Amino acid sequence: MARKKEYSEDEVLEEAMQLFWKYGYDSTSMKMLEEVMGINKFSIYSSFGSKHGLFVQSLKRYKANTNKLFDTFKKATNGVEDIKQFFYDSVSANLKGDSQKGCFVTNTYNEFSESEDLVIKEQMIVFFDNFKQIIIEKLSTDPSKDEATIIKQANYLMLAKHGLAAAARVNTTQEIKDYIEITFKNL
Amino acid sequence: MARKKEYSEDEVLEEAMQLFWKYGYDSTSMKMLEEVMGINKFSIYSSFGSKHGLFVQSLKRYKANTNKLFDTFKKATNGVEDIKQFFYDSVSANLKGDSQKGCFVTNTYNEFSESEDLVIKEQMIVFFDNFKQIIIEKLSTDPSKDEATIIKQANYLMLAKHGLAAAARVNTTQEIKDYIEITFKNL
DNA sequence: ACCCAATCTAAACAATCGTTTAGTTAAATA
DNA sequence: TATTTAACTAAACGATTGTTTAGATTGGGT
Repeated sequence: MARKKEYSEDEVLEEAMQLFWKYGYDSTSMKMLEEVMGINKFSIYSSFGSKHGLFVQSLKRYKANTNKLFDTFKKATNGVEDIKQFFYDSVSANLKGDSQKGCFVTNTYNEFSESEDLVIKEQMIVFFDNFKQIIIEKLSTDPSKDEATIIKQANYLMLAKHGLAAAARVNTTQEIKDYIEITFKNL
Repeated sequence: MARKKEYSEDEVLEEAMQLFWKYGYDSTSMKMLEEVMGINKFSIYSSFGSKHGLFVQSLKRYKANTNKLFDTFKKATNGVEDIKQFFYDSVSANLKGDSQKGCFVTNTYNEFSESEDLVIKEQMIVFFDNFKQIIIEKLSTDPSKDEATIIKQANYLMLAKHGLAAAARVNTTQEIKDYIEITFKNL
């Protein structure tokens, strides 16, 4: 064996994720990453392969973090009310920390919408399909909704999530709360 | 006097706007702009000053184009129904052309949310404040709504517009239509 | 026909991008 | 303790970024 790493890959990845989350992929330079991660370019490449690889792993880390949220969301048994609660939980999770960075996945989704980066686009598709599937299941617990209604309302909520993500970047907590309340009045 | 320009500034600005609209500011390079505008870098700089200047003028052009939409929106007299109609009109306006580019202002808003570019941020603020003001006026024509309700609903619709803009980039016309219908269900 | 001034082409600018490479340092094993 | 091997520092890589400059070309006015 040989020399030990002087940093924790887990810790520096967290810092990288925070930076990507705030500024997006393009606007985050290797120089900035070096600073917040506290390690050299060489170390970044040896640990994560490339800037692109680091971004992908940051996305996966974010998704892993939100998986806890997802799990309690899935296990709940109050139908539509669970979705509403999940919206609230997402907001307060994303409001942690100093700045209002919104939702990392939605930010990435916006940045890469016209890109041809299939690796990242695939991640987006999986994430949103996952989310939509759960929403459909929750809506389906209401026997008064037929299939057509469920699909419409699911599409509605998917887009509402985009509005919510935009809100989380600029609006006040009260405004966000108002938005969620009205959103679910329409169901 | 001397030599004449071989291009129309109006026409090349239109092409630039379309490109910025599709790819955003950062991902659009001078090289790409040269190609779609059909003129040399030198000509771009002599006509528009800089890449940043060209972007700002593209934004202004977009806003000028949507001003027609805004005018009929303002002049209408059906309250909330006008807002709904404006949502529909915005979507079909942005669906013109080949690709789904969404709303140029919202795209820019997303890209620059963590930026310190005050020139562009100012443009965003003016645009959205303008929009919000009209929405408030429209909502105020309903005597059954009190002021608190109006503000809540205005905030709601502002964020709904963000969802709509996201939708315009990927969703089908039917999905967008469903979204708008549900959005206005209880207003 | 000449001259002036503005527009063109095309090359070069410095700065930054992400990435790689050479050389030094340090820790674990034998 | 000597050797080995991986992690470190730091410089340089070629490519591309937005921007500028030098020189050829064109057209209108005296």
